[in-house]
Amino acid sequence: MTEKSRPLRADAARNRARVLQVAYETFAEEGAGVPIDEIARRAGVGAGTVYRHFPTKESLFQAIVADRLRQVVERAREQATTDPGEGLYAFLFQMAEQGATDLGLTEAFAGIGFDLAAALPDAEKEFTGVMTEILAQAQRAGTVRPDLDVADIKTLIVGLQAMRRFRGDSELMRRVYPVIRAGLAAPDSADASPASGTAQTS
Amino acid sequence: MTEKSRPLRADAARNRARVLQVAYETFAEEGAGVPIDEIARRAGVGAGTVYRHFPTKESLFQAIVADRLRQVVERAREQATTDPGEGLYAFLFQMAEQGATDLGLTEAFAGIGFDLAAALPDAEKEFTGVMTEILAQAQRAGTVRPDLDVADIKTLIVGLQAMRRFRGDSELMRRVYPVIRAGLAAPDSADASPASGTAQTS
DNA sequence: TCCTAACCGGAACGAGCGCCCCGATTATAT
DNA sequence: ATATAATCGGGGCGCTCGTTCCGGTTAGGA
Repeated sequence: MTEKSRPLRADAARNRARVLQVAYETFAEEGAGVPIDEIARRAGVGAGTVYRHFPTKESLFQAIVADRLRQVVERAREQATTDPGEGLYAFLFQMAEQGATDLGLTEAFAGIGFDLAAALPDAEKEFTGVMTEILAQAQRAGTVRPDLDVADIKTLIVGLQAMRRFRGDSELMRRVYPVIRAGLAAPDSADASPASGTAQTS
Repeated sequence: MTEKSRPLRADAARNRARVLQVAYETFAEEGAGVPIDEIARRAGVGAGTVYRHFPTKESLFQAIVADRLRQVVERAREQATTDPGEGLYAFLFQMAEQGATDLGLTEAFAGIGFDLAAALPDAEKEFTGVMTEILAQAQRAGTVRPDLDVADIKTLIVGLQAMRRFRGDSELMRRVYPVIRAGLAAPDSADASPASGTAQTS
């Protein structure tokens, strides 16, 4: 897909990178609804230049979301290897915090004016794959109740991002996160401190 | 507030009622972003007629939200008297379900392009009051952990509505609701888990 | 029935925004 | 340095939407 059939002129390459960088920040701050002119202005170029590199506003937004998703997936992988039992929680709450600063990603995720699975099927599939892994991992470690699937986790992410955006103060979320955490923990087990030595075979 | 300083002409009164009714349904279906022309068309009147009764689109939306809030408050009161311990849960999940069919209320609640406290201070205050009551009642009954306040509950409502809207199938929420419920009930677990927990952000 | 003030509808205005066009500019090979 | 083709920028087109305006219509009292 991203093939360089012909080298880009130096100034063109510079402008393209600049537009991407600025769009990155602007979509995060303002959401997908921000005018292209605003992005062009911030990047110090004309609107025409933006449209030369990205045929539509939608395609620019997609490029940004795809990149963000790649970062998110990578982070999820790291989180999973660090601590299998905690990986899901760490990732979940980090996604929520990211929702506070990245409106574009939040919208893409919640499906507000953007169909993630339709627009970026590969990225979406990869994301789902990683989520499946770290969820299964946590369930194997016994830190998450077994009757939940990936769709439930995605739903929770959407909810958490909405909450985080609603409540500007990160400090206050410290009371909400434990609630979610407690709810996700195994229902019957009084749990407390999981020794993680109980390796159940599925 | 709703004073009749002068009797409205019969056709005018009929049109006003019709516009309100249609706006009610349309805002619920399409959200606050729906064009006034669409509401006028559905009501079978001209756009001018809508503007004669409501000076701005915003004022029409406010009128609708105020009415919905009144219903919500009333329902909360009923729920509280039926079963003190269950009242909060019943109300919470009912609000979530309502979010599936009433986009306008969801947006107003989440503060998307609408400042509830600023636009309808009285209604907002009354809502907060009721929420405070049924939360305290549930906490007294021992069904909800005591370290939560109204702001936390409001945050959860916003999150639940976002989740419910994300997940079109009501059936599937049957797995998410118990998670929230379990989290709210858990005595407490602000523990210091083995590792990580919540990552720090700026 | 007739008169008049209230009311109606939809054309029209202005602002915002996605996207395109084209004369001016500039990178780069020769 | 010069030619040439790629690139630039911003004005403009077309559309949507909130709001206003006004000539035609109608309710309802005399």
